[in-house]
Amino acid sequence: MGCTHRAVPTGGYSDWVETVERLIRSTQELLWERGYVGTSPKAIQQAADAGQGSMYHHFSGKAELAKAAIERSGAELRSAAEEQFAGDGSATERITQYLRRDRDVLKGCRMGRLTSDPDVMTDPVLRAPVDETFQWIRSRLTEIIAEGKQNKEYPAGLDPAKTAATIAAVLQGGYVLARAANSPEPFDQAIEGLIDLLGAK
Amino acid sequence: MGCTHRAVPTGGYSDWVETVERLIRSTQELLWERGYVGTSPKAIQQAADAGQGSMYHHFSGKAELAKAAIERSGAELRSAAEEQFAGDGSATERITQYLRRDRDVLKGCRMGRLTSDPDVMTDPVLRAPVDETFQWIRSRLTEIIAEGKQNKEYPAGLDPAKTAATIAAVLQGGYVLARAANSPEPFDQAIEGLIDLLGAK
DNA sequence: GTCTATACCCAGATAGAC
DNA sequence: GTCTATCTGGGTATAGAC
Repeated sequence: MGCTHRAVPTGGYSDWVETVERLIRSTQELLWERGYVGTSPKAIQQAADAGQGSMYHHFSGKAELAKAAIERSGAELRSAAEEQFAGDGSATERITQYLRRDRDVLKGCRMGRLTSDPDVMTDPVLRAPVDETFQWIRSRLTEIIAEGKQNKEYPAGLDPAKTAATIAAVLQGGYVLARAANSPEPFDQAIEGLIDLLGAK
Repeated sequence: MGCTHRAVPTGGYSDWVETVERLIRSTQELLWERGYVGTSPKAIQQAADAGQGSMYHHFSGKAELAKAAIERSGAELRSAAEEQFAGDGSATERITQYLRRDRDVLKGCRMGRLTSDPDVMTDPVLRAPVDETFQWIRSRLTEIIAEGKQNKEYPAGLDPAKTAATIAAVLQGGYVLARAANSPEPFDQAIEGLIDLLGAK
């Protein structure tokens, strides 16, 4: 991978996009929908419109491909979150924007769903990018809450790290509730309930 | 199933426990660890120490067995939660006890993990007990919070349904964060952060 | 009720031709 | 780089004997 050095455009797995790129994107998508155990090399090949030999030429197998896909998804998630985190509003505003960001709730979280995949959690190489992504989100939220405390947005007694974990958990748990209910409603309720708790001070 | 009518004891899949019972319990355990797609009939048979023919005699197949196992797990979860919910403390005390209950955090939630199983979410029969379990938990929490409001434990502005969703979400999301980190710490942080937010009023 | 045999297809990968 | 052939094993179930 990375053998060729052309720039890669976004949007669609158009024919001319390199095979490696299509393989990674397809794997990302399938991991999201079906998880690691539920995703077969054959399914990846079909989604990527690549042959058996092609896939095994670029990747040693399913695990290596999954590693690339999970790392890619982690980078994308961080970058999407940073869009809200790096805004210029108050801490409360930025956190609220992050929480209320438009999301495909019923699809769930690409990273979060991997935590219920035994083969991913068992393999340190596959778990690492999942771990790092959530560590990053929590530490980023911790920083923002600490800022908010300095600006007197939050009470002095508020623990930034704990609160950050709570916020991250509400998002992940919100997805779970929404999928169970097959409706985004519980997700929205959980988010708004949290925003109220954070704002009520 | 239920063909015989002897009482069934708890604890261990002892030899004399009926085959059906061992099959259901083994399936519960495997669904928890590996999910639906990751669990094969053969694995169930081995865990239950039952033969191929035996399993297919009692159940039409994997799906029917999973249905029984998920329903059983749902009943157990509700019953475990009701132990805290039905206590005689204040609303805050009962919710705190529920949140701080001893849990095998790194195993995650048996119900919650099923929401990332595409074959479970797709099949209405399998999703129903998952849905009902979370609906029940949320509505039970809603009731308790409403009680708490009447007793002036919570501010009049607090929305019981939203807050209940937030609480349920923190638990589910806490599991996700803990498994990603391979440590119970983020779970504990998320829980304590929530308790602070609920108590700070 | 439980056993063994059988069946068919898929998972995951390797080998060597082109 | 990509293709097709091939391989071993497992998933999921049915059939019929005991």
